[in-house]
Order: sequence, then structure tokens, then C-alpha cells
Amino acid sequence: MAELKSLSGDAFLALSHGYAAAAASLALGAVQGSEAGRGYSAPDLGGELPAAPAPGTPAAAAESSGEQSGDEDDAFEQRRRRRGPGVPADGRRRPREQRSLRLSINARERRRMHDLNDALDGLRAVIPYAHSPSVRKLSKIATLLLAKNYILMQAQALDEMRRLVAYLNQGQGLAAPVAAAPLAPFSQATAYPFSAGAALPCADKCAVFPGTPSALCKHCDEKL
DNA sequence: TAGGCCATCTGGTCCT
DNA sequence: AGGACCAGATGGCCTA
Repeated sequence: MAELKSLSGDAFLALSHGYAAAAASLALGAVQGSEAGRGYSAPDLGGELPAAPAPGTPAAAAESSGEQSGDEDDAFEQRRRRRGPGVPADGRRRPREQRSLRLSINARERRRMHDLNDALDGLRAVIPYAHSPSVRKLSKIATLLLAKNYILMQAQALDEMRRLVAYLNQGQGLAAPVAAAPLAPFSQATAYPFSAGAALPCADKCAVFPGTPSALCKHCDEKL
């Protein structure tokens, strides 16, 4: 969860400044790991899995979804006895039609979750962070939080751009001496409130993205 | 070893 | 009735 805590503030600073590389180091500092990452996105149903996979494993899923062979009933019974995932809470044996219905429901649910993961992958592809084989994929929650902050940042930038255009339209451009007040909103400090190296108080960082749960901000955790 | 993240199964609820 | 969605439970894998 450590990486999540760093996403709300610092991570997005990196995004706003240089995207990929800096974002990778800041947003994913805790996420970066060995290249032998988990690779959870594509469960290998045909991999080197134990003959009697534990419930919850991809192999177990394959077995349960009807991709198994003749020993499916044995496996199902085994799973039922173990009372793991895939085993009815009451532990009763199902009639065959109920079981096949369950299998189709399971398969549908699996497909739905795969679609959800595909969409998440699509989101990862468009939010700015280091897309590199050496950088572990963003977790689901990190992806969502980063995307949310990215949207907020873009909205803020757009708003400031509009105000800048309005200011230029009503004034005569920036050639004339500019009062501090009108330009203040367009200052670097406003656009990127927590610049690299200049650590702002946590309250300032959190204020930039009000929706960010404080529970996910390590700075808040440290100071509260 | 604990904690984080994940896939999967399951039963419940809601909608068409 | 069937499908979509959701949340809880469970166990596996990986990292610190």
C-alpha cells in the first residue's frame, strides 16, 4: 500500500512535469521491483501448475469453468471438502444442472472481470507514467487514483489556460508591466503547487486534490 | 513472515 | 429466467 500513499501528491507532480521517467521514479518508487514481477494480468491456465490446484488459482478456475477433463467431479468434490472458494457455504453437493448453471455464471463473472481488467489496462495506457518492462504495472487502485489526479490536473490546467486567454484578450498582452494579482493565478507555484525538491506541507499537497483520501496520503499519515 | 495485490468462486440483488 | 453487478471469502504469489 506504500505506493498508493505516494500517489496523491508527489506522483502527480512528476506527471505534471515530465510524465514518464520522473513519474516512474516518484509515483512508482515503491512499485518498481524485479523484472520477475507478478504478471497477474494474464493467468496462465496451461502453466506448470499442480495437478490439484488450490481453490482460487487460475488452474482451479479453469477446472471450475468447465475447461477440465474427466476428473472434474473429483476436483470439485475435493474443493467442496476443503471449503475454499468455489465451495458452497453449506457444503452440500449440487445437482448436476445447478452445477452447470454455476459454472456458466462463474465463466460469465470471470469474463466480466477480464473485461474490467482490459479496461484498466486501457486506462494505464493513457495515463502518464513510465511504461516500461522494468517498471511494474500500476496496481488497480493506483491506476484509478492516478487517473483521477491526472484528470484533476488537466482540468486545472485547462481552467488556468482559459483564464490566461481571457486575461490576454481583455488586456494588451504581457508586454506591459503586469500587476502581481492578475498573473498570480498563472504562476508556476499555482499550476504545480509542489515542485520537485520543494516539499510543501502536507496540507498544501492534499488541498490540490481535495478528493484524495487522506488515508492514502503518507504525508497525512505521518503528520496526523 | 506479514502485508499487499490479485484471481476466482459464490450468493445476493437488481434489472431487462 | 437470465444476465449484470456487487461484496465477501479464500488462497496464491510476491516483496519488504
